[in-house]
Parts: sequence; structure tokens; C-alpha cells
Amino acid sequence: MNKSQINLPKTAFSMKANLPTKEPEILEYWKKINLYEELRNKSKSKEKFVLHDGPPYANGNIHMGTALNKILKDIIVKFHQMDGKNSIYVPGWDCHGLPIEWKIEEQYKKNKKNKNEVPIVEFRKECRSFAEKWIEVHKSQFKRLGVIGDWENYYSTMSFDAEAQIVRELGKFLKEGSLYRGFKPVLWSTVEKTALADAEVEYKDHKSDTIYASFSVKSSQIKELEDSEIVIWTTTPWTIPANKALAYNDALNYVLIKINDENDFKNRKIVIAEALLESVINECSIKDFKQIKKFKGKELKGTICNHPFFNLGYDYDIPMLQARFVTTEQGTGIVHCAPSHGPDDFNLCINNGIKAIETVDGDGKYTNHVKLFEGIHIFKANPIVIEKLKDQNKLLSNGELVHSYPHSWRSKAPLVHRATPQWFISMESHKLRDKALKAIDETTFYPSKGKERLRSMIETRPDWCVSRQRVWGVPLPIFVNKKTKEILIDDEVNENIANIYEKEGSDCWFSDNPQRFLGKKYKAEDFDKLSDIVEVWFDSGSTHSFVLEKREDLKWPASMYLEGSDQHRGWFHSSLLESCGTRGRAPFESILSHGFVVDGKGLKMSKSLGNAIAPEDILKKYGADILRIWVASSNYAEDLRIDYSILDQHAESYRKIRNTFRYLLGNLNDNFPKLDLEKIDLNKLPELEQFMLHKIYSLNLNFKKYFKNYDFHNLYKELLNFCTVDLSAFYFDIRKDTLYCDPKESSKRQSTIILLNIILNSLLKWFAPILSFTTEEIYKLLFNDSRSIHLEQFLEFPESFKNEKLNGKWKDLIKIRNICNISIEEKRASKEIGSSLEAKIKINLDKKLFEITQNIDFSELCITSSAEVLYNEKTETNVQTTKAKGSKCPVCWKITEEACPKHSE
RNA sequence: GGGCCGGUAGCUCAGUUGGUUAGAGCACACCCUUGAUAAGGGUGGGGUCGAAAGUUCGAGUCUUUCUCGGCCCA
Repeated sequence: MNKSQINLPKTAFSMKANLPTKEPEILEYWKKINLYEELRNKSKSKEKFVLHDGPPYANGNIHMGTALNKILKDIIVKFHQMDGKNSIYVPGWDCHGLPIEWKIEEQYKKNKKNKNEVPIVEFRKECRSFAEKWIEVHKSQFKRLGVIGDWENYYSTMSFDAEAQIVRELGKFLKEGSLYRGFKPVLWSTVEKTALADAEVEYKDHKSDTIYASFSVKSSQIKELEDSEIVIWTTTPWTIPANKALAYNDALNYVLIKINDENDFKNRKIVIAEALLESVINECSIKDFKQIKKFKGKELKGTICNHPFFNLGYDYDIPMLQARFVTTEQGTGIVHCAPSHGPDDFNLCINNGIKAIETVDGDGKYTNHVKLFEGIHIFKANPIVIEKLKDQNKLLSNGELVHSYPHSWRSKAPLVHRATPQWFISMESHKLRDKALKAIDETTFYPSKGKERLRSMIETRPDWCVSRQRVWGVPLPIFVNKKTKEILIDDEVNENIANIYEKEGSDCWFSDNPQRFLGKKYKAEDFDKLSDIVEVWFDSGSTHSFVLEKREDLKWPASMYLEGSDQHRGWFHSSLLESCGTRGRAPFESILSHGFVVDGKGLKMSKSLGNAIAPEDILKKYGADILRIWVASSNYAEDLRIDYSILDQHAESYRKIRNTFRYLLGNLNDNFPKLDLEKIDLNKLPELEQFMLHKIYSLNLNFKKYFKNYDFHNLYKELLNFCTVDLSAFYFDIRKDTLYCDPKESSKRQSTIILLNIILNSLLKWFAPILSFTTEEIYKLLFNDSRSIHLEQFLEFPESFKNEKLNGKWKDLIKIRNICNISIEEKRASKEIGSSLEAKIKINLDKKLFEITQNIDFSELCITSSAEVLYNEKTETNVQTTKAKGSKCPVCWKITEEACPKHSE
């Protein structure tokens, strides 16, 4: 063999990746070969793994969070597919809801169009086409990330079959009786007679009447309070008739004072927060008083009061309840609660078993639930309330206050919180809470802390309000009997509505004669048809029913739901409740939740900070595979940091991996014969090759372990370390000599080629779920026919590859090698030698090490020109390096005093 | 403001039931190589484990407080 015959690597696989241009070509290729259909055909008979897509909202471009979510899903789906499952991913979109309504309304505003003059059906059509447009945009953006799924047959919450199924699902709650009509305060305009969303509210100054009113204590565990009064302050005197409770704060200090002034309050004792004493005595002009007692808020527990209008028929108990929202910013430190007229009030009361009722009608007039005030408009009620408080001797003081107050953006009229009829699913009536808690126990959570998070929310949440007074959504399919006020519960009617929606969608609810939905059994004139829509969380909470259950290719329950950790309150939550209510168990077997994408410093991404990175920019600069590495290498159990320096680092790792592949391909000259791993005669391989097979075998065990726990950052780290430590710096470096300089037919070189073949095959498959594009690029280069790496399975390695004894021995050898390197480095630093091939090493070993190294050529291992091993019991392992003498072989570059034994003919 | 989660080298991550001098890869510095070459190899520096206090013979690990950050709620 002479210099002209050395085997240098040669491959068509370029060092430069050029991902931003190459990846779209691969996407075209996947489209051409119908990869998704191929995958399904190939694995038809296999066990299913169904990752059910949590639908993103069809609005706006995708951001890093969405990209992370989709890539993580794709990585998991691909892992299961290659692990021998039929791993199916059907993407979906959430389409109904307020944000899209606003977008359309904004367009109306720009074009000076009035929403109220547009027929509902027409408005809804615009919402629908808006959502359709964004689905298409999202689709192409998600595909670009390398996500493989059934993009042609995606699901959406606005498809006719979805709308129909949502009606059927609601029908189940209706029939069961857990769906009931209740009341809940919403921001209401008595001018437009409609509810307003937060975004439709303008805050501006408003002059309100203020009162200090007193509630006499009926009973309390503080003895001195029993003939005292609790004083509250409010800017909405008209809500006093709806008062049901008083709120205090455990953490505050309160005082009991006795008033000595000559007026109606002489000799009366009142309770207020200590911190507000001064402002109260000023505002109420209390000149002469005496503090009787000071106590902690928590002592107020259990105190019951009487309503100021007790003697006018308001003879129910007013309990005092602890609430954190009570502060000492204003007022008296005790807050009057009308559950029908404030969200805080409502929540506090509902948690203490006090429900809101309809106290005010849509026009703003008191209903017959409010004694003495029925028919009076609330905006005219303040003077009457004040008058009656005075009559009852319960008014300490009154005045006026100009403060910021919510107004309608349209009519500019002041708004009120008004308890409106809403539809709730009870957490208790049919044990929904218990069912859900049990279902949580039966679910596997990744990471495990997700379980507690979801559980604590389910444990404390109030009944589920599923109605909204909006337009863009599935209409609540409910009729109420005009006379009896009873809800119509009839499967036939419900199914009739569902069937109609299935054919034409739900728009007809707003336009068609109600008789059409009621059928022949009932007369439309006997019923009120609801005009509410279903809240969108019920929509997406029902996806399992119209996607998983309905589609033949999927299965119910899903193998996994995977979303950001905010979805513990969102989709995980609503899906769990919906499914437990209708089917008694969760629609998922496992939940994987991931953290949020934050910037390099751990701060959230925001426009104002200017730290946001768009997926699009990353794709342009680096390519999807780099982004996929970022996903795989980050610990999704916590927040995921990203910035350009982090991406640069991953791009660097990518280059290392790519060059590992390039070395393999180059030395194989792009030839890749299929090997039967079982048939390899291990005894014919050199020990180094046997050791590497053991490495591959044990790496594969770790790989499986990590994958099973969805522990991708450790999995990726292990793969990367294998490339850098075990291959590049060790095996590849050592075997370069054999590959370049040994004859092609030599058994040592052929053994090396076998190993390269196995390593290439392993790496391709291990990396395929993560580096979906690059592994495909290589696969295409090796097999020039219509196949894809993603149609392959992970390799199974024969157990014979496992060799713990050899592994132990080679661990020692590598330790010795490291000591050799340090010794060589000394000579290099002192400029005695340059390349390690200029070195000659003498290694002193103790007896044990000496014995295991009998058959080892350290000149090969350490890439030196020669190596001598000596047995020396007294010293620890040590190495002496000297400069090799002789001449350099032009083929293998080893320096020998005689002619090169291998390369002189 | 409340609930939950988190803070280990410049970066991404390990660190078992508390137990030697806290690890890996990347990045960085220096050197070598020029037959993986816009590659490859070797050596090395770098951490009061967010802060403080406590429990303990011993704390990155357990407790408390504080601080910073994230999610959810108000």
C-alpha cells in the first residue's frame, strides 16, 4: 500500500447545513410521498398512541409558546411511532369566542358599520371566515416546524359536526339534571340592556353617593359585640337591599368604639378597622368617642348581623365572612356584600353557600325578590335607600364621591354588576367534583407536580358557568316553558337540534322558526328560546367527544393531552369536567404540561421589553432542526429560556452532530448495506469494536428509559455526549488510522466499517424524532427511493452486545489513556513534540492494570508512534513521553526507526 | 395581595434516603493538527449551589424568613 491508495472519506453530505433552504425541500418531499398516509398505512395494525391536540385559538401568528408546544407534541408522536406504535396526531383549532368577535367588530368600527344593524347570521359568517383564514396561516406555520399530522383532516370547534356534538354533550348534562339555571353578576348596561365584556368597558369619572351604614350584631363570639353595630361604607347604596353578607379580613385589627356625641348614635357602639378609625371619625363627624376594645379580624368568625332593614321585613341573617379582598384603603375595613352585584361578593358568597338571585331586571328595575323596592329603577333608588336607612337609624353619614367608574363604550352610560340568568353545571349535584378528583388520581402526569396543581383547582372551584351573552359560539340549545318556567328536557328535541346543526351548522338557531327545533311535539309559542351561547371552554372541553370518539382512526380516551401549564385551569380542566360529567372518567390517560417560554434572563417575553423572538426569525436564521434541538434540550418542567446566544449554542451542537454523521458517511462512502445485527460474530471483532457495541447497547437502554419518562433534555444530552466524547474524541479518532491506511479487505478495517454502519443506523434513528429534517436528508442520500426515516422503527440490539466485564476493563483503559494524554501534553507545551504521533510513551502500571492490558496496543489507543507498558508495583500509574525517533511513514505518519512494518512493500 | 412552581459554572443540564475536594457537554483560553479542514485532537481556567438564619458531627440536599422570576387567581 502506498500513499495513493489511502482511503479518505468521501460523501455527498455537505458540512454546511443550510437548513433554511433545505428544510422546505424536505417538506415538499414529505408531501410528494404522502408521508402521513404512508405512516398510517404502515402501522394500521399496531397499538394506537393518540396525542390529542389541544386546539390553539385561530387568531394571529404563532409565537414561541405555540412553536414549543407543537414541536414537543411532534417529538413525542414520532418517538412512539418509531417505538412500534400507530402514533396518530390530528391537529385542531378553537374557533368560537370573544377575541374573534372583537376583531370583526373592530373592522366594523373602522368601516363605520353598526354591529346591531347587521343580522346575527351575517356577523357569524364573518367570524367563521376570519377563523378559517387563520387556520390556514397556522397550518403552514406548523408544518414548517416539521410537525407531521393529519393536516388535511384537521378538526375545528366550529365544524358542523363539532357544533352538533356540543349540543349532544350539553343534552347529557341537561337530562341528568346537573345543568341548572342560576344567577351570576356580569357587567351590565341598563341602557343597551346587555352584558358587556371587560374590553368593552371604558373607565371614567363618575359621581357616586356614598354612605356609612350600620348592621346591628345579632350574635358573636366576642361578647362585647352583642349590643354593637358593624359599620360599612359603600358607593352603591342601591345594592343595600341585595345585601346578604359582610366581609372582614382575618389579618386586620378592628376596634369597638362607643360614640358619645349628642345625636342618633349617642351611646351606640360600632366596629371598624383600626387603620381606618381616623378617616371614619372624620367623615362621620364623630367628635366624642371612647375605644372599648381592640381585636383581631379572625375573632369575628361566626358573627351574625341583622340587615339595616330588619324591621322592614329583611329579617334574614347576615353572616360575617372572612375575605382577603378586604383592605384598609378606603371605607371601614368591613365590606357589604351583595352577591348579585359584585364578582368578589358573588365568589365569597357562593363559597359560603349563599347564591345570587335576580334582584334587578334587564331594564335596571328591582324585581319582586326585593321587598319595598320592586319596580324602582336602581339609578333612582339611592335617595330612597338613604331615606330608609335614616328612618331605621342605621345611617351614620352620607356624601358624594367622584371616582373612576366603568361605562359602556357605546352608550357611555354607567354600568352596574347585575346578577343575570346563567347556566351552570353543578359540581355537587351529580358528584362531578368527586368523579373528577378520582379521574385525576387515575391519570399520569408529566411532570408529576401537575397532578397537585389540577387537583387543588378542582377541589375548590365553584359550579361551572357555561353560558355567555355573546354571538359567536354554539347557541345553548335550551327552551324554557313560558308559564311554568321549567326547562324543556327531551332527548328527541336535543337530537333534532343536533341533526340540524350537523347538516347546516348552528347559525339557523338565530334565524329559523323555533318550531323547527321543537318538532311536532311542542308548540313554539309555549316556550322561550334561549339566545345565550355556550362558553368556549365547553367547546374545547368537548373535543374528545367529536374528535377522539367520532373518528375511526383515533381512540378514546387519548393516550396524552399536552399543553402549557396554564391549561391546568384551561383545557385540561374543562376536558376533565366535561368528560367526567358525561362519561365518568377523564378523556386522557396522561397529561404532559410544559412551562412558558421566557427570555435568556428568565423574564417573560413582551413587546415593551423587546425581548420577544418570533419562530419565523429563528427559522430564517437557523432552521427548524435547531429550534427542535432547543425544545429537546430544554427542561420543559420549568420555564424555557431562549435568546440568540442560547440558539447559537445549540446551532454549535448541531454542527457537531452533523459532522459526526459526515464522518460516518464519508468513511462509508455513502454505502449503507443492511446488516443483520443478530448475525454479527462478535468474537471476530476487535475488543475496541466490542466495547463500542456495549456502549451502543447501554446507551440504547438509557435512551428507552428517558423516552419512557418523556425526559428529552437528558436523552438529548446523552446522545450529544455520545457523539462528542465516545465517538469524535475517542472511537473516530483512534480508528482514523485503520480507516485511512489499512487495506480495504483487512478484517480490522471491515470490523470498523461494520461499527460505522451500526453507529450510523443507530444515530439516525435515535435522532430522527428530534432532527426530523437532517436525519431525513441523510436517509434520502442513502436510500434513493421513496422512503422516509420516519417510517422506520428504533433498532433492537441483541443482548449479546452487552458486555459489562469488557466495559469495566475499557473504563480503566480510558483512565490510562487520559494519563497518557496529560503526559503527552507536557511535552507539547514544552515544544518538544507537536502531534501525538511524534510521541513515544512508556506506561508504568500496577500489577492489576498490567494484566488487563496484555493484549492492548496503547500506541493505537493514544495515537502515538509507539507505546511500551511496564509493570511497576511500587509506583502509581504514570507515563513518560519522549520524542519518537526515526522517519515518518508517508502513509500512516507513524515515526519508526526501521521501515514502517505495515506500509513498506 | 393570595395559591402553586422554580433559582447549581457564561449557556443547557446532572447531583440518589443529608456524607470525601459539587459533575458533564458546550462556550472560553492556550497548544497541536492540516488525511472529518468554515472540520478534528489535547490541556486548562471557571461555582461562597439566589441571600440570610436555623436544625445537624456534617446542608446544594431538611426548616424558616427574605429576594428574584414564572404560571394561575384576585
